[in-house]
Amino acid sequence: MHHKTTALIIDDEAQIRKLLVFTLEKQGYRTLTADTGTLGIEMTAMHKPDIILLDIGLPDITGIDVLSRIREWSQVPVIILSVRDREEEKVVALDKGADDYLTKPFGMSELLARVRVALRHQSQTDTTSSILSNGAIKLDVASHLVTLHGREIELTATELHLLRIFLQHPGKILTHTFLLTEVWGTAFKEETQYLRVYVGNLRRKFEKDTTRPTIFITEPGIGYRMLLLEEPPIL
Amino acid sequence: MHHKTTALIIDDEAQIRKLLVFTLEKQGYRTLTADTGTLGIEMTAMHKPDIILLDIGLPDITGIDVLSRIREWSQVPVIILSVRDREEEKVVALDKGADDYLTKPFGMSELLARVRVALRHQSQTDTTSSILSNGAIKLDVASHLVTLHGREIELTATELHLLRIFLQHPGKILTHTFLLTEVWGTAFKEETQYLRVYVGNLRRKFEKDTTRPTIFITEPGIGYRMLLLEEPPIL
DNA sequence: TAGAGACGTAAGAGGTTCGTGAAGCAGTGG
DNA sequence: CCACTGCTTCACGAACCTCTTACGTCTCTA
Repeated sequence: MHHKTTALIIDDEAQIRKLLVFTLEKQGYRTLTADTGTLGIEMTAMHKPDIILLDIGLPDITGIDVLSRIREWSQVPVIILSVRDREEEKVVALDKGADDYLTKPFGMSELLARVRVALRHQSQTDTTSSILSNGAIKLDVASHLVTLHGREIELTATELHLLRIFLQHPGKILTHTFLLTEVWGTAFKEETQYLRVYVGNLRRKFEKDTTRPTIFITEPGIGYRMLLLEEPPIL
Repeated sequence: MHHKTTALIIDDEAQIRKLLVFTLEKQGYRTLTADTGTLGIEMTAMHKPDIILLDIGLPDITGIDVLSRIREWSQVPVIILSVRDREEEKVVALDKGADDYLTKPFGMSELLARVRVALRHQSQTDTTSSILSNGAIKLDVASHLVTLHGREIELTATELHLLRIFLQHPGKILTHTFLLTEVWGTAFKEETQYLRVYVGNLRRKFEKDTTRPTIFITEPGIGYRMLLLEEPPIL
């Protein structure tokens, strides 16, 4: 993957947006901005930012609603920004899934520190170590490079995503619903046909005999499982 | 198996400690207290609390030092409490591994909300897959894997579902109606023949001698029962 | 010991789920 | 505008599971 860490700023005040964009980009983050809640939700779905800075007072829908909508399908860290210092509002926001809550005016260095904390939590949650492997199959997450016995395998974006999910849970049975929500999003959790096609693709590229799979096992009525594989002999 | 969530309060002011203990215990947390940094570090090692509330101004060593020492070996969530609102100090604390930073005076409901946020992060990090077990039979609910004496047993979706119900009520007599309702739904509560077939399947896969079952016992006219089994010897 | 009711087991029909090849469709770059 | 790639959708045979039926066994009671 290595793209820059991307921050989405959802705030209706142009001044604040500018300040945040300037500050974050100076630190090397990529930034996206949205001036309404609806747009913010769309951009979250579209661009999958690594962190969201969300103003609670928006023109169309409240920041809390934006947060709730996003939390239906994403665990991206969200830091709430607010002009009001109302404790009750803080509690609601934090319990709705916000990761932090900052009251304006706040210092930029504190904001950056809290962004780092949120991203740190996230990276602990993601098992995003730079190389995932299971036996002879290795995936370098940063460079998108996949190898089988050291030979490179060409994968499309979706195949790669699916493989990554399997590699993050080696040996475990992953349900249809789980795989579909992880790779395609919660709206696709019924589309088991996608899995048939893409697990098929992975088998075609990794299995010796696709008719009798030894890596990607079907668990009928439940889901699929990537077996724990032997480490290849070190030559 | 569920022990209460334990909070360790490291603060030298008795008043604050009392207030925090009172508030947290009212919410159902277990609390521990330490009035010096050194003691706090010891208690962290000894009692492995689930979260730490750490005052930054301590008599012996600074809260930052306490944090650094703890972070050498533990990822327990730490929320810093401080009387000072110095931004620079916040940044240092957060970058040293603190999960949040609250400036006194703060509201108790905000504190509790931030404790919940910290614990939520932690529970996402832990990959504690819940395991149901009875003797040598183990079911990892998340990964749907079943083992008997460590060897994996292949189960169909229905068999798995039925086994889960048994494991959730070990040793208890479960009526036909109850089992049928749980696994097949209330519309099937008369279909006791299903149970004969599927309990038979489980016996075939788990019992040594299916003609004299020692695990899945028939309670004639009532239902079935999964006996409490001996823990397997630790080798 | 006979009979009735409940239970266990085997086997097959039927239906659901799977795998796979191929056809639409959308986006990209020449 | 066309060729190319990859995602989605469709169609159909194969594989598998669930449900059903049939029948034998066990247990309790008279």
